[in-house]
Amino acid sequence: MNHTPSGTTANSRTDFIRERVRADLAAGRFDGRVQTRFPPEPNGYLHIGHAKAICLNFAIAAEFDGICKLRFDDTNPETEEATFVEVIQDDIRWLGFEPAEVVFASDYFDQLADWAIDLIEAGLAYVDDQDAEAMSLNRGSFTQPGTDSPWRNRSVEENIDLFARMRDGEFAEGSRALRARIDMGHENMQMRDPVLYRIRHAHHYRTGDSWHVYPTYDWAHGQSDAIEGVTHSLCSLEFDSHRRLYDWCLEHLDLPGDKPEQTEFARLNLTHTMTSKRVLRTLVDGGLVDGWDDPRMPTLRGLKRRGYPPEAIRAFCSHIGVARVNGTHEIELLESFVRTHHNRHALRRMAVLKPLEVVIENWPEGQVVELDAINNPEDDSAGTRKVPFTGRLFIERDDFMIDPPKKFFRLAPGREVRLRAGFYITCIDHVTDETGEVVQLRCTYDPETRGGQAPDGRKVKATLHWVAAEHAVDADVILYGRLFTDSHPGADGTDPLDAVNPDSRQVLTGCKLEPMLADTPGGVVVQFERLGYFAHDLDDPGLWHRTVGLRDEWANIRKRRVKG
RNA sequence: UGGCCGGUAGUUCAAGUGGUUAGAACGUCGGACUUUGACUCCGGAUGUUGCAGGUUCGAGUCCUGCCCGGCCAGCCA
Repeated sequence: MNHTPSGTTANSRTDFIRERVRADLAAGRFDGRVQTRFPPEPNGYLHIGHAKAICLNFAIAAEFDGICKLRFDDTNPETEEATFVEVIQDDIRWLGFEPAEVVFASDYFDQLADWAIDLIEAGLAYVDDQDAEAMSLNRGSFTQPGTDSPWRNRSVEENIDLFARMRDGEFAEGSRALRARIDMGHENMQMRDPVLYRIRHAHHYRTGDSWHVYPTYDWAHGQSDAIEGVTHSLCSLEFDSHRRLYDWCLEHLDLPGDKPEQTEFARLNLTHTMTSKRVLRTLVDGGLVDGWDDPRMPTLRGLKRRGYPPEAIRAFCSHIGVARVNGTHEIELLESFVRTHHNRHALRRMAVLKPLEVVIENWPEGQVVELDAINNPEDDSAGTRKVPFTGRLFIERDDFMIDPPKKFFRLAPGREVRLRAGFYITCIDHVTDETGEVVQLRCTYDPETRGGQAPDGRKVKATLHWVAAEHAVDADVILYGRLFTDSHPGADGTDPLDAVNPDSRQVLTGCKLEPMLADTPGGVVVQFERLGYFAHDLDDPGLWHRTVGLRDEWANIRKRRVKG
């Protein structure tokens, strides 16, 4: 398996964006500079989809010796909050990126308004007294050209005066708007005199009450890019039709230096996942998850609590690359990167999730042996640890069957297996309760097999994980399944919320952990041997989250058997 | 219905200006190894490159037509 993208340097890695950057550089554009930006609106939490954009923008800048700034696109006072400014910065740093600078579109409000006046003076913008409904009606349709507003030919003086009074808060919200004067018959709807400023008597989290007009995205974005010296403005596919307007705005302003260049790419979609803010908010508000940082959420905070390492997210984003086609990546691919990272870094520990008691009949009464166990076979420097072994242990319920089918080579009556880092044991009897369920195993051990090897060279087919009963630490462990049962929730036109998996989490109580795990700090991810990677909860020391399971051949065998 | 952008294994991406049997990853199947049924290693399978024509010695790459998908008619971004 090769998770390293084929080439990570600017010269070898190729996609249409990097090719364009290289071409621009070769043509001497932008004085050889490369500058990108990540422009979130501070109105919600970042999710895995944003991670792709973040990685792309920062990676391009880094590969071409450029810089990438974080810009808050805070032009809509009604939806934005200061708290998100903090949260978003934290998440970006957690992902592993440090913006060259943190800037705000709202810092450019004065400049943007000045430019709007320039446009008015050039006869390229006007104040329209139509309301939103009338404007919409007059915009025409895909096949019908729009009709000019009755206010389209006001004098420059009147427009200047009206716009000034809009800024002063003289007019009601929605009663007027400043529009670009382009072409109401344009084949591109974005060019049919788009709104540049709308009246909002709203409190802005940064500029307070000093503004009564706010620029639209189209008026703010390109100019913000230009002000900052952005060279390559990367955005998602749906802005494709806005590119002509982006260029139009910049072409009609007196800008120093080269105009930034907008390039669109496909946003990230994942199977069994939704990245729509509306859907995620509904999940949170409806109590279907525990909040924005629920480990089932595709938010960066959710993934963090779940135990997804930022390195894996970055490797994933780099691997999937960029395209101009909207597609949906399999979540298994992301999980594979998570496993690859943890396999190399996570310490191995033993934990029994569904305990079954084992009594070693020939174990010396009261004896405790401290065994040496390897911390990480992938990393010798991780060393070893001591694990206590006694005559009463817990093993996994699933590791024993009274009547084992073919290909089940764990413990069964009369069978011998190895306990990891411990001894060979043989099951000589089992105790069942009145319902027939196995409640205890009686076994013997071979003292000669300490450490896990038999001097006579005999082999066992299985190695089981275990925990000494008296030394075990109790904990709750949460197993997570897909948040949505459907691989493409809502794709068939149904409500994605209908596809929410009612069994997306399974809380296991009374799990038995090896004693060392009690001292693990929150947030740390370890491998519970033979089970998967598990993240210690950030706040609750008695709680673990399954990040992702190990690949499980036995599960595949069972699945195949069920199927047929 | 108009415009724009797309269509390459199950999935996501590769295939310098047209040039041998269209590659890789994940998934899947088989094998080796193994004190994790993990990891690692080896190997197999899956493609009418959306369809139909055309240009050419030669087309996934160029041309034409058609089909399918996405986006666009917020004073959201």
